[in-house]
Amino acid sequence: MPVRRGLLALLAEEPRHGYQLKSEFERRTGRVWPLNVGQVYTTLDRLERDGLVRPVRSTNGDRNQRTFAITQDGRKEVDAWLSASGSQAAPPRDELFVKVLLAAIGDRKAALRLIAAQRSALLSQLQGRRRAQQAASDDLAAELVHDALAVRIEADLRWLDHCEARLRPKR
Amino acid sequence: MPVRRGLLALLAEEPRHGYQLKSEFERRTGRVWPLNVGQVYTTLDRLERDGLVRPVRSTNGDRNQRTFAITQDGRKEVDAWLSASGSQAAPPRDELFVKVLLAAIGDRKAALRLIAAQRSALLSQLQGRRRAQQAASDDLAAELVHDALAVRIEADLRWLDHCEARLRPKR
DNA sequence: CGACACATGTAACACGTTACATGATTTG
DNA sequence: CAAATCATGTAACGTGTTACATGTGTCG
Repeated sequence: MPVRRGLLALLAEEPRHGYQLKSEFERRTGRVWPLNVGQVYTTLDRLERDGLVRPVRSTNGDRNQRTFAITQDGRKEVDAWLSASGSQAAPPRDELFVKVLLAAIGDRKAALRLIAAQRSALLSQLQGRRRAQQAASDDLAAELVHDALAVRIEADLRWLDHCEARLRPKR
Repeated sequence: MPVRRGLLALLAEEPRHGYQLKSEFERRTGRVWPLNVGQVYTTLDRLERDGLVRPVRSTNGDRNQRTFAITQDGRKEVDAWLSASGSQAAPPRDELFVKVLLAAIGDRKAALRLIAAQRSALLSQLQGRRRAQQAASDDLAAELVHDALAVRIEADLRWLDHCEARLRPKR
């Protein structure tokens, strides 16, 4: 529930209203994670239902803004989330993993073909990524996001190499 | 929708019934992805609704097994999925990324603290991972899964290093 | 004025997840 | 026989996603 918690983390900084949350969230995620505003409002409703945020009178004249502030419970949640380990040994519920694994334990030849195809796809993605990265060299958020993606693609490539080596007949 | 597609991929190999799908899926994912059987049946219903699978008479006496086979449309879907690029430039909708990014663009000091904490958590995860990996050295699936997780953790660590370097004041 | 950003919301849906209920078959 | 495995299903929920509707304020 990265959206829900992300919004809560933003509210831990200061009270905000829905539209602000959307803008801020998108700004900080380098504009690669467009958020439908509607989702923000429903998420806010759920957070309020769970007692993690509460509506407050907007300080400067409530035109038609519903401003929300985090509660104590909410702050506890955020702290717990932030100090929790990244994915805490959570297995990779990931498309690439499922694809390769299901094939690998089934038909080895098909698996090797699949791995080759995925590798070339990832390589071309990586190149496109590098170009986009240079273009956005003035935006810290975008830069970090692009780098995260690049690093992850490289990891996937390494994993594919390992799988291939492990599946090769000669052994 | 990795489960849905995973099950469909298994049916692309040969017709199976629900319980078989569950067992096979878990076996091939190294038993790190326990699947509630109920989910398999609801997923099968949705696949049937979408015309990607169809029920068939189980060849050897239908005791009370509902066997499903993949349809032509289903096969098309699987092929498209398997040949699609891993995450096709999809931005990382990931807990760690959200955590670090939201903090990084906000409070740099807090972000640096967060990064340090996450790094040590990931490092200890990595060590536990290595131990578990040796234990399961006879199970190909488990081995590949564990390796995937290790590689991914290393990638996250590298990304954290990069973020830290980028956020450090002296520059 | 018209377009665009700001601002709020509703409705519907897809997936994944868990809990729960039920029965047949095998095996110690 | 009792317990475990095999086998099928229902109900309910949470989150994320999209589409759609509505209205205000601002700026060229």
